[in-house]
Amino acid sequence: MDNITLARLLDETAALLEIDAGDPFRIRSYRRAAEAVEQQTTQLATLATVDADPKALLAIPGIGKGMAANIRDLVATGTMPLREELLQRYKPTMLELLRLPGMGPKTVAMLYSALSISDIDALEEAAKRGDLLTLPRMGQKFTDKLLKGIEDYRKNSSRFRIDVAREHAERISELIRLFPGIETITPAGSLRRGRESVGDLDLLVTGPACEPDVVAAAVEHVASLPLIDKLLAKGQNKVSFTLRNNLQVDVRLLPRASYGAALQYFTGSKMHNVALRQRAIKRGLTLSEYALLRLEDNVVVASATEQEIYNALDLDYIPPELRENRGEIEAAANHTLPTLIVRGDVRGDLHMHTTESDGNNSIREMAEAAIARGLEYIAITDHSKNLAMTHGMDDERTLAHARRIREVSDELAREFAAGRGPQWERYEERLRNNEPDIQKPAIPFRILAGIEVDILLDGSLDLADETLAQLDIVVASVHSGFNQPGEEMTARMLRAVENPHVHILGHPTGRKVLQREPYKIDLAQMLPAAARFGVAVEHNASPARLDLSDLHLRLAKEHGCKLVVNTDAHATNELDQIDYGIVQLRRAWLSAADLLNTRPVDELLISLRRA
DNA sequence: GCCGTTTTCGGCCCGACTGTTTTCAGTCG
Repeated sequence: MDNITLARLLDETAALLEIDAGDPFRIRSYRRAAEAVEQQTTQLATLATVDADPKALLAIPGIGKGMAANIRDLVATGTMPLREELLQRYKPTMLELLRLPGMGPKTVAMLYSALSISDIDALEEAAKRGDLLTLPRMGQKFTDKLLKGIEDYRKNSSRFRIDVAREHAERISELIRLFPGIETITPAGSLRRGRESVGDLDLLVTGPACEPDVVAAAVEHVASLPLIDKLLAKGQNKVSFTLRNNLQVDVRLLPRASYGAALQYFTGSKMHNVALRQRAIKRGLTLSEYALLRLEDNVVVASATEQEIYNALDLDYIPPELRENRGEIEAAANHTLPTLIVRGDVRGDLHMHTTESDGNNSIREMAEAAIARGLEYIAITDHSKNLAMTHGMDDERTLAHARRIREVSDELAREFAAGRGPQWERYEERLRNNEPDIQKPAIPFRILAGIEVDILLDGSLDLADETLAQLDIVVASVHSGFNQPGEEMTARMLRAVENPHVHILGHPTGRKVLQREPYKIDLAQMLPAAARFGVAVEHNASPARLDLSDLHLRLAKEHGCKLVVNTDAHATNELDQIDYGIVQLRRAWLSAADLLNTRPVDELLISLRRA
């Protein structure tokens, strides 16, 4: 059992306890344990065996004697006594009800006891019949909102988020690669195109073991992977199966010679492929998943790489993220495709938290993690007082925190000048590892002192302007009042971005809302204001919030807004989420020039001060 | 259920907002 599954089971137990109206502090400790487990880099299953050191689990903060026993039970049996006991009393489908907007544990428990409702279908029926109106605190408005929520939930829930899909792709690939003679495994389909969510997973596999005369053994290997839940099909060179979470996986094993054609074909999109095949026919060629052929004599023109295929069609290579038939073929023909941003373009991350509010790591730890990832600067932007649950800061604490941030920044700069510290350590380590493109660090790493202020209902901020004026970076985000009508929400955010102290518009709405609520802010009204002040509109790269992407980004570009790839990291490892943001920016045809945090730090600071 | 102790049990992030109320419970971050 891996950490993710372990964490999910603990979190589900917490949710069941909540429905059961259990001790809130006990519930919290299950939640905390789930989070702690998820963030561990070593697999806990190896620490939970009988012969492992019993102290290893206890060393993890948030895990004590009881939780360690739970984890050992989960690893050994797949479940644990408390979970089983709760599942006797409640149905597992009730956990899904919690995902609907406005539905919390109390409501779920009441629906169950009053109307025996335990799943979404039953809830929908009851809502349509008007049965809910008989219950306390439930009126027509609530019912309407609920029905809308169910509709949105159904629309989204059959697809998997990109980060979830990618994780599974990596795990499956590792297992497939164990078979000798397999060299390359590439996820195709919408995952390769960087869509926010994917319907199923396409994995293309090649290597000597995939040549036609020997492929049968490799197919057997794939068909017997331990993580397969249901085997759907096993053909000559294709295996289809589902995982326990219902994600369907199609694995295709292909000879080297046709790998490029297959990759092109299975990456899609469908519309892109149709347009490409039409172009082939006009040139007397025909394109299939096996090769690009000349029509008259079936001679192979190209097939081993995608590059060859595009070039043979008189096109520049088109990056997968652009293959949506949105003009990329014309641009490739005219040599006008943009130079998309790459990971190395992003110099800094301007939104993250520390233990001062609800983060898990110190200022110094976040900085070192950023340095390890090749960044040149970060901004620490902890929560302000309106987010009391995160131990948000008032004006006084904000300024004290800013002083500490600058102290750590200066400390790093002194170490840098003295030829030691994390920047030099990373440089030397890369030299030792013979990594490509190593550059000697030229400027000291910089930590900017910032804040994530809350935008209140009327668009004012929850800290004083005099406080904000003393900070390097001010991120303004909405954390409450999501039910505001679109116009009022727009006006509220407009007022916030027009505050001259604000540099970045943070994630515009909270997580639970964003999971299903369409973006209801009038971007056309807001973005010009953002651009006028030289403010960056943040595309938040946290996977939970990826649904802002395409429209948001394209509009921002139209209005000349500079964008910022930020992670909103609450722990060092979350800085890796920058990759998801980059994929979204690539899909929106954005280049390094469209980003704020791709410039050297000095220039960045100058531009922010000017703003 | 965890933690940190005055080593045996008390404390454990809480304010804004909504829909329903006429004073507040539930949800959200």
